[in-house]
Amino acid sequence: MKRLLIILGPTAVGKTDYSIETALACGSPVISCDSRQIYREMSIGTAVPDEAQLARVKHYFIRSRSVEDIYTAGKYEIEALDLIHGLFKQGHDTLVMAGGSGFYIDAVCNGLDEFPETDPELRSELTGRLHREGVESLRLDLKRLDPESYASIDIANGQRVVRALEVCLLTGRPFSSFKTAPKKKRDFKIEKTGLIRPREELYARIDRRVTSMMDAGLAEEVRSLLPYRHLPALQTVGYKEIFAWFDWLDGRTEETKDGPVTSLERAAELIRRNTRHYARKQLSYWRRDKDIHWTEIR
RNA sequence: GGUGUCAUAGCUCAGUUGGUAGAGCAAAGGACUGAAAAUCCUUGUGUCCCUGGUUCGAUUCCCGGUGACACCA
Repeated sequence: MKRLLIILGPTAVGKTDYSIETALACGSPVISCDSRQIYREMSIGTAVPDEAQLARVKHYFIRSRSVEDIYTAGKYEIEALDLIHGLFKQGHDTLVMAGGSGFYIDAVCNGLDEFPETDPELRSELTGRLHREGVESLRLDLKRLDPESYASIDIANGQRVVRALEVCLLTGRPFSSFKTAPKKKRDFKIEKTGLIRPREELYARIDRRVTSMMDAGLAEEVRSLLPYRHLPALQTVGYKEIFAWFDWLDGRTEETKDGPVTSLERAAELIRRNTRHYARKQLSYWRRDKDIHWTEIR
């Protein structure tokens, strides 16, 4: 049986080098599973593999999309499976997938249910309501249209309520009625390896990496993306903090929970902290997945 | 050297008219079906600087130490 080897782990743990070595050993390309490295306009802040690394082994889904495309886990599931099937057909027995986006990995392993295409207009209309009226108002609509979802989803989470409501309004069917399918079967074997390091060491690596991103000119990269800052792709650690600094330079001090970002060094501090938070959320996401073989890397 | 102020959570500090304490930040845990590096939820952290005194009881009041800061010499 064909085999998909998935290498995962928190940000900055050392997935890139590890996955290249593994891929070379298996004669496989690296199939990236990263919701931000997929965008071609972003590179410093997403820590994509550098030229030398990319030259060693073929990578897929690295800087292959524009931030202007709204990319999603659903699209990734379809495209990644197409690619995997194609590569198996070409004769590969083992393929290496690597990345830190747990939801995307789950989409490949277990599949998502089949929902209709999302409608960007309706999405932004509902998001607008969320900001103007607060969650409660949307919640009441959901309770009426889909009591089952109302009871089961996290109704404190505005994004989730918007999504559920969006599907209800778009299809005339309750969101919950789409969520009945069992896990999809894949016709290949999946092995997951989780890379891990002692927490302190991981945090030290994150701190060092943020410093080198700043040295590499992250602020300039972010400046060039100012026209796109409202897009989902730019709601990203390393970018949103520097946008906030630009706001302060422009005299705009919108109320945020971290206060105004009054210097680039302050932005860097926030990036370090938010990257630590991100790493923790990744670990929390994977902790419940009993199929992962955790390996401490040196 | 003298005088004064301060010493409480990892950090910045609040507080207890004497009944062993609480905010923010940091930190930790959790959720997750097309925004997922997003979004949302939960949780503590203590020789209250040390020695002695007064008191039923001291982190709180008093004596003395130690340290930090300020001012005066």
